[in-house]
Amino acid sequence: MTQRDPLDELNPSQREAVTHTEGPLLILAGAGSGKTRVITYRIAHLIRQKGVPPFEIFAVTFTNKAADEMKRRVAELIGPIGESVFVRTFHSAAVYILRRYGDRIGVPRAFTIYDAKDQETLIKDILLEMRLDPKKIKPSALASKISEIKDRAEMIEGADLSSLMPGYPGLNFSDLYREYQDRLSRSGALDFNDLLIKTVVLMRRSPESLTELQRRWRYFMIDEYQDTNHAQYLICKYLSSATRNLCVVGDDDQSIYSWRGADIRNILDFERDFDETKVVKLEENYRSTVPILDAAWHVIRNNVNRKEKRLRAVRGDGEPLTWCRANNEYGEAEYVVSTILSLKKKEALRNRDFAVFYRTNAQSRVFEEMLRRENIPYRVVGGLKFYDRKEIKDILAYLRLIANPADGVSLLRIINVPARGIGAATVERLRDTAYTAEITEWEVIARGLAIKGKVPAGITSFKKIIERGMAASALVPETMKLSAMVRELIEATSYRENLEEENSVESRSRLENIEEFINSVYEYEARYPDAALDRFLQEISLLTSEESPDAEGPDPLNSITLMTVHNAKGLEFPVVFLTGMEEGIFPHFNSSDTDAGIEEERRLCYVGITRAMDRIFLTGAEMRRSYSGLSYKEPSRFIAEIPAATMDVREYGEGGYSAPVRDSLPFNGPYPGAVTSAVALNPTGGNGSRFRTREAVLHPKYGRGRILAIEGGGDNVKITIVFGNGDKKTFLEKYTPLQKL
DNA sequence: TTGAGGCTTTCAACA
DNA sequence: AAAGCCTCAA
Repeated sequence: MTQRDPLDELNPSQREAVTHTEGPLLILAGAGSGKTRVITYRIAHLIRQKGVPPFEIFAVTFTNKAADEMKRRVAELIGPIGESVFVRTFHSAAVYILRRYGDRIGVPRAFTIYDAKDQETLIKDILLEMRLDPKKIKPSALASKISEIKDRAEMIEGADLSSLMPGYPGLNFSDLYREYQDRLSRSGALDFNDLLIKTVVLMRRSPESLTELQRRWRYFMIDEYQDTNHAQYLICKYLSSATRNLCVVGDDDQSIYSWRGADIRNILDFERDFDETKVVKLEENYRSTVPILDAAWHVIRNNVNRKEKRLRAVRGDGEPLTWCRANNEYGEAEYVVSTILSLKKKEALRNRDFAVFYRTNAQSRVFEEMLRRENIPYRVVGGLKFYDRKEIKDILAYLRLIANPADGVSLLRIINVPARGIGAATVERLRDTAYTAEITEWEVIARGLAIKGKVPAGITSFKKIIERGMAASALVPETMKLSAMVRELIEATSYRENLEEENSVESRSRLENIEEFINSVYEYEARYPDAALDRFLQEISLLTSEESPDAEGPDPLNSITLMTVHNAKGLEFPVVFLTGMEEGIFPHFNSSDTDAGIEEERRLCYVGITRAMDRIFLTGAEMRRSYSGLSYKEPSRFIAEIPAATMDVREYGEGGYSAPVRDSLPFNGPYPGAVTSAVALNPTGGNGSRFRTREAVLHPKYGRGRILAIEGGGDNVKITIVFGNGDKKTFLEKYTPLQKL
């Protein structure tokens, strides 16, 4: 059988990276330099040419989705055997390791993973116990402080911890930290940082576990190495120390997660750290046209703290960049949408070819509104995860409590959901009882201990529900399927019945989400026939919104993509809109006071620009409304860093809200296509409202109704609606997502 | 003591 | 828009 050698499809440096299989290897891979291809080919090469069994290869990617994609591509090269390569994210690899060996360092097998929200709940709880006001000291700030400390090398290496503990007026941070860790451990829970830290601890305290792991994996590949933190660095180091076959891939210009503890020194010092490191640079860019790469370079070269390098464009010249400053955020969105419409008309582009990037999730709203108005399908990546929705979190809390009865955060979440007559006072006494007896809340309930002299009826029925769930889950997977158990539990809670009774637009959508959740359990079961509850819960808590059940909109292949620049890492699109290019937004206000902060924002901007294959539109607004009010915005400094001569500059002034529409023409640049599409857009009417009286509308919560009156103006348009049942209600237009019927 | 409804506040990026 | 806090009726 003759087959083309895959190596023929690579350039010399790519080939070098693929064939250098033994010993430490550092691949400095610029944006668009065929990095993923190198990694997949290298895995294929190890298996096919070097005879390495696939299960001996350990690869880390940034998201679970990227991991699946990598497996798929390897399988494409060498057949289904490629599926057995171990490809995961760091966090999911840590879960894998801790499930097997965690008990050796006191991590229970069915540990619960606390996400940022759970962390906050727990901290708020601790603050209340300490008689501190969570309104004065924000739990979210404390949670991120705790994460920040845990990410630091000093935390793991045990240097002077007290220096890390910040001062808060009226709060001893060390006490809080200790209590937080104590509560996690008593709840059998780990936060995201702990997943990594405990894995390091395991490798240090249990050499025999490390030896077993080293026997299992012999080749290691780490993608996005510039974004690893200290714990991740140590995991790489320990795992690879037996064979020294550690290959890391990264680009210091694309380091954008220092706020999550990423330490750029990991990549900068790699050569010094690992003896006899082979370094391969991939500097040929196959993705973007010359103007795009030029602009990206002109931005990133302003960073002092970087290795000097410049990508070579393999593709030729292309369209110039466009910089458009609109009057406000609505104008910006109109410009983006009208440009998409006109480009689609002119060229054979599909919706999936377009991406709109923004710095903060909150910016997506206006784009969504505009795309919906124009009936253009879109999908929002990131933002609220499916598993973050209230009804799903409730069901998950039940499941988590069943899998791990020590999980206090989950218990307190659902003890009275749906309402069963257990109020704040009862909960308070339950906790007192537990605290005094030094047992968990669940134990108090399970043992039927008296709360305020008797056992309240609500507590008894709660106990029955959980016990019914526990009994069912004990049968999983041998005699009962996971999905059947989940159904049984939902049945026991009467969660569905309660929503059915409510019978609102909102409750119907919640019911649909619960259906969708059950479907996702079926899917999981199909993939892992011996699916058990604890493992299912651990895996879904690591999923991103992209990987959640309903991430796919009406037709994912035919949708425009909306996402933050952070989420865009590793992706590419023919047409990119990099929006909100304003001082205070991008670079973000909170990063603007230090050089390091600005340099990271600049790298983020570089990442955004280099996602574009053929065209990029940079946009911004002159005025923008945020929660703090209306404010004037200077163009981002990054715009000034791109040579003006290489950009097509224009203004857009049609965007309608209260701000006065500027005198300038909608388009003062020579971009003919965009004008035609203005027809499709429907600027707001006289008082700034997009509605008229007597018009039929759909309210997300109250359903169909008819507009009775529109009062006020500017951003304070009030709309009064009569609903089908005769109810009259008034809403502020800016906060109410009314749909025309 | 509970639960519903209204008023206020909040938004930086993520596994 | 959504969550949290507060108030008030039952």
